[in-house]
Amino acid sequence: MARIVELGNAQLAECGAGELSVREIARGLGMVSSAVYRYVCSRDELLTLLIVDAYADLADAVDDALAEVDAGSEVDAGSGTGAGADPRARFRALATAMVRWAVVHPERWTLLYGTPVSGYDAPAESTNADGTRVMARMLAIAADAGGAPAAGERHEMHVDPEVQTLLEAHLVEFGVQADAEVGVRAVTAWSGLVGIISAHVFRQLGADAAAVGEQLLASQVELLADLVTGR
Amino acid sequence: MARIVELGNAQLAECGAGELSVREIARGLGMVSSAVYRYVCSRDELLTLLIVDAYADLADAVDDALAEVDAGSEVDAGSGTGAGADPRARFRALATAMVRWAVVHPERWTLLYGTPVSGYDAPAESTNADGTRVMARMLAIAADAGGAPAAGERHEMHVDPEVQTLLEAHLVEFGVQADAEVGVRAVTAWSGLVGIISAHVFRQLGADAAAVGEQLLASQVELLADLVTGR
DNA sequence: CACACTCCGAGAGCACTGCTCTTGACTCGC
DNA sequence: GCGAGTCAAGAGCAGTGCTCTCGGAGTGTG
Repeated sequence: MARIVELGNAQLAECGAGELSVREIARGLGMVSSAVYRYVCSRDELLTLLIVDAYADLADAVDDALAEVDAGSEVDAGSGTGAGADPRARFRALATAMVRWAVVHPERWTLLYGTPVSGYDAPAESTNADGTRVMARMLAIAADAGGAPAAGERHEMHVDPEVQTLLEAHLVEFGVQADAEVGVRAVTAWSGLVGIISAHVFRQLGADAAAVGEQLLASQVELLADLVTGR
Repeated sequence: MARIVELGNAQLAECGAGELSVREIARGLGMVSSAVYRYVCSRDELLTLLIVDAYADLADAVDDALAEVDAGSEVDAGSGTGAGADPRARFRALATAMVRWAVVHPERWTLLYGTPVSGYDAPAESTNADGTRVMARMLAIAADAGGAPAAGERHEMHVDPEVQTLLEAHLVEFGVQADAEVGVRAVTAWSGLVGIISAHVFRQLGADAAAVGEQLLASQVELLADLVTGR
């Protein structure tokens, strides 16, 4: 079972989700294809397994990065208050951890944030738990930063009332205290972050942009940090 | 030939790119599968055809929307200067046109900005021309807006020198006059726009978020407009 | 008119896929 | 010892992309 996921990830890394084949996995296991169906009842279920595995792996990487930056700020400041690093540094850590993970595991990133594979829709009930972990952490960062974003001078925002109630419901679901405006800024920054990483992984900005991708991403992350922290 | 693309789009609309089958298209044409290979030499080439078709269609839709908003501002202002609408309105028009197109043609959007299909990488030489049309228009909008973004009070930006030269080269390639900072803001807004639309089309924010997706997208577009116009 | 040449589609076939069903071997508890 | 349960093998079905050959149309040329 664990070996199936392991082989699946290996095959994912060198082919891509569309080429993932249970027969090939069976060959890797030294069995015939039908035997694999003892353990996983369809190719879609195998994909689901790999998806939750990838979600968990990504979330672990992000958690590690956040723990590290928090620990670092503790040492630097010597305060020992447990408040951790400032929101901008935390967002930067989260974002760069995601970028790094995506660059190391492009096919798994594709599996999570690319096209839902060929008519297969991920069963929300089994992927949501791990799939929302890192987004929840980002919401917390945004809530932490977004108290009162220098109200007077900023462009006023109109949040649709329906969106507002929905966002506020989700904010309490994730256990963060913030108003809807922080929520829409966080969601936008989240989608933007996924977007710039996908653009990089999928090389949608051209081959030469990919060459300097790391530096370009750094600048873009700063802009998104502006968005999250209320500029 | 044109019928092949037509049937391909139809099949795309109801199945998705992964399920696109030249045999099925042959059935729609009333021929046997091998006959299709007279006109298109592989499934990948068929995909490429559909991709450039989709790029052109999207770009046309955006062009129409921009022409309309410019014409509207002419009538309203009665100035007849030919300057068109202000950058924020133009960006809004571009973004909502993209959103609308993506919602109407989710599978084609997926083809363009989702996962590159299963080991197939789009041949840049044939897709670039149409693929960059709408991004070029957005760069022009950003350049138009981004003269001097109230320098004193804003967070200073560090653009990597390598990124700077590359961006500036691309800016002149697209015929817009702007510095690298405008470029990185535009690229970020572009990737962000693609990201929020993909999040919506792929329903990555959950089923209930999809229900109020249109209003949520409107708020997000405003935030990205801030980014493009230098807040 | 007859020949040749090109274009188009049919059909068979290869290697591959996901998936199902049946059959047989092995192990464990009673 | 002997059922019961677990596991894998093997055959097979329907589907895929793609290649090859062959046989009819149409068309131009001597």
